[in-house]
Amino acid sequence: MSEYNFCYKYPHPAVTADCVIFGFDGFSIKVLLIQRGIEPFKGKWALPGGFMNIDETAEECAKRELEEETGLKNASVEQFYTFSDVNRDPRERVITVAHYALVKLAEVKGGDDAASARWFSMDEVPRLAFDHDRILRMAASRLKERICFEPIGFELLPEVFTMTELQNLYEAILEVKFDRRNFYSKMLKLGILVETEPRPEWASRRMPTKYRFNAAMYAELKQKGFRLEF
Amino acid sequence: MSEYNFCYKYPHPAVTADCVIFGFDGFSIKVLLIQRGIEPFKGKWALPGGFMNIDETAEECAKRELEEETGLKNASVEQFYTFSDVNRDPRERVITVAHYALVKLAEVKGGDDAASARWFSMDEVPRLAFDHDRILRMAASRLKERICFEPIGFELLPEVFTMTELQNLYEAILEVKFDRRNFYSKMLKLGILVETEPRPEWASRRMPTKYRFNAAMYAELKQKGFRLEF
DNA sequence: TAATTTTGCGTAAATTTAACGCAATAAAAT
DNA sequence: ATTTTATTGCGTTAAATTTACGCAAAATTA
Repeated sequence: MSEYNFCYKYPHPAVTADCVIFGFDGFSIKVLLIQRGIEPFKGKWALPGGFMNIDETAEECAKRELEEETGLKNASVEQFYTFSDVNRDPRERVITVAHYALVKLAEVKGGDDAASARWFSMDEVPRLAFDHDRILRMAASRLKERICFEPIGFELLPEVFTMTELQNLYEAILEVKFDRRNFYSKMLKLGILVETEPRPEWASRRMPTKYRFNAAMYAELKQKGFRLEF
Repeated sequence: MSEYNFCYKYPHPAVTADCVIFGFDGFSIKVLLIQRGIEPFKGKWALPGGFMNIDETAEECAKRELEEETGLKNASVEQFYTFSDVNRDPRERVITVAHYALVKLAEVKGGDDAASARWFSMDEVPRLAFDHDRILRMAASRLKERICFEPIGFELLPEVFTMTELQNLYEAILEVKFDRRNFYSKMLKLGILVETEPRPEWASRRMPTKYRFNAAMYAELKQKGFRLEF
C-alpha cells in the first residue's frame, strides 16, 4: 500500500508558514536564520518555518516551527504576505504565509530540520534557500513602514535603555540619521517613555538618563497609531 | 475507481482566493458581492472568489474568479491577509488569500457558481457566507489605513471630477468631515490634480472646476507615499 | 423676492518642524 | 599632566505647516 494516503478530487498545494525574526543588538538590526539539515537546499541558510498541520492556523504553525527549529518561544508573530509563485519549491506546489516578529536577542539553537540557527546582521545575510531572499526583503520594507506609524522598540530593546540606544534603533531600521536633540524632544513628547528614576542633581553628563516604556501609553499609541515624520 | 485521484503523504488544505472589490458612486462606498449558486451557503451573499488552480498564483486566481463570477475584468487586486482558521469551511480545511481592489463602478452580472452579483452600500451589506463578514471588515479597515499614505481616487472616480466629489470620497472612506477650504488647498498642494481646462472668466460659482489626475505625479506619490494628516 | 447653498479665494493665529548653540564633564589622545 | 574629542541635557529661533474662519458671487430653493 502506498504511503500517499491523503486524497482529493482536485490537486491541493502544500502550505507552509515562514518567519522573519528581527532583533537589535544596540547598533544594528539582526535577523534569525537556520541552516537547513535536509534536502532540498541542505546546508543552505533559510528562514525558520515549515509545513502547516491540518489542525492549526498559519500563525500557530509559524510559532511552532520557530520554536522547533530555533528554540525561540512565544514570539508574537504577525503575517505580512503570502507567497504563491508556482515554482517556489522544487518538491511540489507550496504556498507560504510569511510572518515577522520583533524580539529581544536571545540564545538560539538549531533543532528539528535545522542543523543550526544564528543571528545575522542584515548586511551579512548570505543567499538564502527557496525565495527567502525576496521574503526577507519584503519583511524589512514592511518593518520600515510600520515604524513610522506605531511604536516599536518595546519588543526589541531591553527593559531599560537610553535615548541614544532608541535613536540607534530607529536609525538602523530606517537607514537614516536624525538630529539627536530633535529626536530627543520628539520622543519625549509622545509620552511613551518614563525615566527609570529621578536623575540626581550631581549626575554627570556621561551617565545618561535611563528610560523604560510606559506600557499603557505604548499600547494606546500602538492601537490608534501616530505619525513619526522625521 | 475513486474520483479522488490527487494523493499526498500528508493532508493538504484547499486554497482559495477571495476578493473585496470597492467602488464609489459619488456619495458612498460600495462593495461587490455575489449570491452563491451552490452549496454550502447556497442563496447567501458572499465575496467573489474560489479555489486556486495548481498552476496559478493567488493573485491570478483572484482575478480569474472575479471575472467568472461577476464579469469584472482587469481589476488590479492586491492581497491583504490570509485567513487560515481551521473551520472556515464546512466541506474541508480551506485557507483563503484575501485580496482587495478599487474599481470604477461598472455593470456586473452573476456567472459560474454565482447566481447573481451586485453592488451593496457598506451599510446595507447582509450577513455573508463563511467568515466573509470578518474579511470585509478587515478590508475596510485596510482601505482606511491606505488612504492616508498613498493617493487613491484614480481607481474609484471617473476620469473627470470635482473637488467636492473627491472630498466626498475621502469622507466616505474615513467616516469623518473635513473643512472644505482646507481640503481644497491641501489637495492642490499635492500636485496630483490638473484642471481639465482653464476656467473661463465668466464661469459661475455653480460651475465647479473639473479636475483629472496627473498620472505621472500620481504614480510618483503612490510610489514614495505621503502623509495625509487631516 | 428673499433666504440658502455652493464655490473660489484669502488670511491670521496657533502649532509643529528643522537647524543649531552652549556648557559640563567623561573619556581618549598627546 | 594636559589637551582634545565625544557625549549629554537643555535650550532658542526662524521657517513651514496646520487650523479655523471670513467673504463675495452666483445659482438654487423657498
